[in-house]
Amino acid sequence: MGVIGHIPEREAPRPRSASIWDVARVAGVSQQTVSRVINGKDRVSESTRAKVLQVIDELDFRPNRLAQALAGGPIRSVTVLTSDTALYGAAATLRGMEQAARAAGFSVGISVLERSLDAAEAAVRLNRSGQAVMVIAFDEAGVRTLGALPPEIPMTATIERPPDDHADAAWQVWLDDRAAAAHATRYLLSLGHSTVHYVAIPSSTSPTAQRTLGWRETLTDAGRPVPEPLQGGWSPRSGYLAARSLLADPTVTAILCGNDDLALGVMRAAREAGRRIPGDLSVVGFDDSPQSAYLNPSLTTVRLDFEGLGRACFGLLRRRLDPDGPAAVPVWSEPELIVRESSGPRPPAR
Amino acid sequence: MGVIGHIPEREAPRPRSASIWDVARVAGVSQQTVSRVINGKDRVSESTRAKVLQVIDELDFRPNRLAQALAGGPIRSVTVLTSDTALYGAAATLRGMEQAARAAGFSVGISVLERSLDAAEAAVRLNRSGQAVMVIAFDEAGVRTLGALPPEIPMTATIERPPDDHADAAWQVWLDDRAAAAHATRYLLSLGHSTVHYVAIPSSTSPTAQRTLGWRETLTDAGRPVPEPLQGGWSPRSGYLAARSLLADPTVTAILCGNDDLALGVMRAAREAGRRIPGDLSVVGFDDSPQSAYLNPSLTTVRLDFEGLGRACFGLLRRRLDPDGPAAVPVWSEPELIVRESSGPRPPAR
DNA sequence: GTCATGGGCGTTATCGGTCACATTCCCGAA
DNA sequence: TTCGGGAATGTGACCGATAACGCCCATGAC
Repeated sequence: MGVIGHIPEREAPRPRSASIWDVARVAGVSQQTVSRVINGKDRVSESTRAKVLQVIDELDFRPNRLAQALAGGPIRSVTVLTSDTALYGAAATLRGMEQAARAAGFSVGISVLERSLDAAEAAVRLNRSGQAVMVIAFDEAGVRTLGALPPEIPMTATIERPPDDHADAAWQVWLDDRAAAAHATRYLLSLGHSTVHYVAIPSSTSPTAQRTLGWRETLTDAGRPVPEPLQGGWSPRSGYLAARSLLADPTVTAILCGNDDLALGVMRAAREAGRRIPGDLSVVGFDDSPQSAYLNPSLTTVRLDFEGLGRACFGLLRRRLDPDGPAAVPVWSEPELIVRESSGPRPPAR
Repeated sequence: MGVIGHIPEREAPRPRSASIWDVARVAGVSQQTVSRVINGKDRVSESTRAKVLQVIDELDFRPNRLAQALAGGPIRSVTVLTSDTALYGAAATLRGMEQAARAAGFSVGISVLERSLDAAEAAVRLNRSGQAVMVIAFDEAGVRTLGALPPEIPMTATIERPPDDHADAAWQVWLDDRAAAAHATRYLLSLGHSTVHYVAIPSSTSPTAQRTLGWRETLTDAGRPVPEPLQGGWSPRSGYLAARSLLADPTVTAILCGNDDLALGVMRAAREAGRRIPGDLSVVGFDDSPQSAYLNPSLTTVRLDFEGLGRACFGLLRRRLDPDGPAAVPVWSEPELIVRESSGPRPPAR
């Protein structure tokens, strides 16, 4: 006692960066006006705006995303729900999404869907924290997530197969897998193969998976026998395993694969079975991964514009979040067959 | 006029999920007490805690991350800074990070470092929004980012090369690339090759890149000539280009590559040059990507535990954020040479 | 019996914004 | 001259949490 004005040892407050209030004070306006300038929604006089912008620059101010979101501002962050970032298709799609989102000033989160994880839980994790969502729903986990997502949460998705329900379609994008598979199948038939076998990726919407469908239709239309498609996984290993049983049949001369990794496994199995590619067997992949051109033999495959798809998905999301915003028309290129070494004419019957 | 009580057409307030206040009201306590229960820091009587927990469960309440962060709560989100999610090493590391982070209840963001993007800017994007950071600094962009990151922002990193400065090392993890490269080189020498050529990945810290170093040391120690390492990129294509010049020299019988994609390109170039693998030329890769076992020939490579590294990096981050927290000792496995078909004895001199 | 101690819990400020609703100013029309 | 009305700007509540602080009460030592 008697000691007046004792100053407690208090840590120096960590240096906080400028807030909207600092800007307002320095510029001699209210924080609301600063907010107006930032968001550009309301009208502010030209002179005030200039002044505020100048101070913002001087103070190196940038609005705190958290506070904005908390206060109910416009959504500026997306979480991508995907199941496996190691797969080429998903990785490339993610890259396209991230690229577009960042360009638009969005921050992007990522959350991996695991088998063990209830899809609904994934949605809940988003935690109403003012986040939008993009789902990469090429596989079953993705599709299930799509179904479990509460309708009020703003979302778009990349999917494998066009939805039956037209209403949903508005917020989903897809590549024309069906036409692509049909194209690849026709190509193989044109080489003289009597039919084409198919090693499928796990289908998100079997048995009507688009790639399977395109393949089947083409064979049917051409009056060829339609062999039972083999169910593969995503990895080279599963392609390898699937092909081993398939190759027991010597009449198999052409195999279409659901992705390039499967094709890689198939080609290895073929080698081990003593089949030469493309001499005895033609193999066609799907996706045109970066490696496919350098494989031995290099892989004939269907190039898909996953990055473009990802960008488009984000474009759609923006429109959903802000219908009046700039209507950037999402553009992505059509699937394209890239012919390389792994496919060739049907071997002469012996 | 005369119209009293006109009720404006107002949208139904969007259904908000329970807040800490709702819980408090129902449980008959103050929100601060609820906060205490959530965070478990302060003491609350057992009966009160039970009551609150019950209400939390009933109302399906979960704390709003945004609000927590804004209010200065503990950090519960990380942003991963990486340069290319399509590369196997980075993708696998990211997966490990995401996995560990999610298990710990953290949300994970991702931000891709692009060439055009100033690394410092990347840091600023984090925007003091209560985010921690993990940097995947295998390449130059990553290392530059590391340097540009303000010291006050909590961060850990996976790096290629142990830092000179011991102080920094505390928050960084790395694989023993040097020993791994040495091992692979020794292996090739043991097969009888007179020396080993090296196609390098872009080095984040050349000329002392660890893989290069391990390779060079081994050759020097063995008294073998040390050829000039070839600078490659990350892609199969760059391996292909690098190898084309290298293969002009017929004395080259063993090539070590900085990653599996480079090796893929090298193998193709070798084929085109009429060199048989492993008959005329041995090729060893790095990383053990999922494809490497299925290539033709399958690739001898060094398996690196990127996922474990990613998990360890997150473990380190947690300790940095909360030194008193559970000290999970990060564990990841040592590099391991996987011998496959692409390497063999030195061809007899002709 | 008094007082120091510490556990349990409520009150209030604060984080950095946004939104709905005033308020002020200025101009033209009645 | 007065009043309506739109443009420009300010005010206060609020978003959903955490942190500092203070109050109340039970306990035990002197």
